[in-house]
Amino acid sequence: MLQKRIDDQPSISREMVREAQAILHQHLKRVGLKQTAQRDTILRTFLETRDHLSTDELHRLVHKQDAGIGYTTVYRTLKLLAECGLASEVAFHDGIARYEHQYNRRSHHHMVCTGCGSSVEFFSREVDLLEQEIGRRHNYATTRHTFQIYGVCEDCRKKPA
Amino acid sequence: MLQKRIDDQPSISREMVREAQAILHQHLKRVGLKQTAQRDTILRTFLETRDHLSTDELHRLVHKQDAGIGYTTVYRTLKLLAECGLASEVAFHDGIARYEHQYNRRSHHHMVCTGCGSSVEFFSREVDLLEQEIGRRHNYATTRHTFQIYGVCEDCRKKPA
DNA sequence: CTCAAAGCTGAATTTCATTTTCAACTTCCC
DNA sequence: GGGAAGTTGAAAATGAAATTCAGCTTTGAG
Repeated sequence: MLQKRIDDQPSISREMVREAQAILHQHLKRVGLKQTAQRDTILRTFLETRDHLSTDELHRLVHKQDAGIGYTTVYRTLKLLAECGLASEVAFHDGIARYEHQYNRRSHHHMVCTGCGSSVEFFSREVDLLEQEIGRRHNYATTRHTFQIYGVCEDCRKKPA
Repeated sequence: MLQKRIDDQPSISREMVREAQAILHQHLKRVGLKQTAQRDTILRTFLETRDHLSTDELHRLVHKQDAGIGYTTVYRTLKLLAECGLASEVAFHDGIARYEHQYNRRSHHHMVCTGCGSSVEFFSREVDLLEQEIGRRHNYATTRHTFQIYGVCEDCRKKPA
């Protein structure tokens, strides 16, 4: 599954990994949880990817690093990462929860091809402003939004129906 | 679950029901399916609601009209209605598929309270234009988009944490 | 450093919405 | 009217997400 991505960071530096780990550890301490080797491995593996990973996909990758880490732990750790802002859930509307890393990334959105499932990221300041404006108008304290565009990419349009 | 809705149509007239039924029947014929009493009952019940119904909720309502109609049929009919443009799926991100009627409704979006699940609809021409613009830029033939804002409504903010 | 309490782990199980199956029943069209 | 094509709904299957529980590990007090 292809994915074009316009990144703020060309790659994940050791420095970034360290910082992200610090954020996780701080969060763990704050809510009274413990840091473990598994959680660190999962975070590191997660940061090394550039995709929108499902729990299952991440589990497969983590499993290569340490075959002893189970699906359940990956599942739980992804929730933890989402809690402390290192990951965020992306709903692609195909029935599977996906996560992407959020560390140091600009607010962005996705356009998904309904043919092949590939996605393009795009940025739009307007959407962020709209969240604020609509929230103000209806007196909601907004926390986040989702915006996805669905369509058919160039390659899929060329293929025979 | 409260829901504020700014409607184009103050209520569902008999005329609208007839038209919607005609659309369904035409669609059925086109794809070689049959019209049945069940499908008509489900469509009528669906049109009479103003909510974002889950399959289960609609099934409960339909069941009152005709206790012989099962969950499966409601489920399948909702897909049919979505196919012919009478209904559309709304992903509120709570793990349940919801549908709303789409017949004669302006393009709109939802802001959902993460506290109580209530929602407000709003309109934004900008979002529609954005779909077109982004699609053009990345050479996608766009078909639709989803845009939801999540936040906490006034009432929920007043309640004790 | 030691040790118990508090947490964590992962395999297995449960949950729950959704989807499929299938035998009996309708609808459609000649 | 009658038979092919579709439909129905109870039940079973599916599959992702969530929970359980018996060990195992981390933490922090002493």
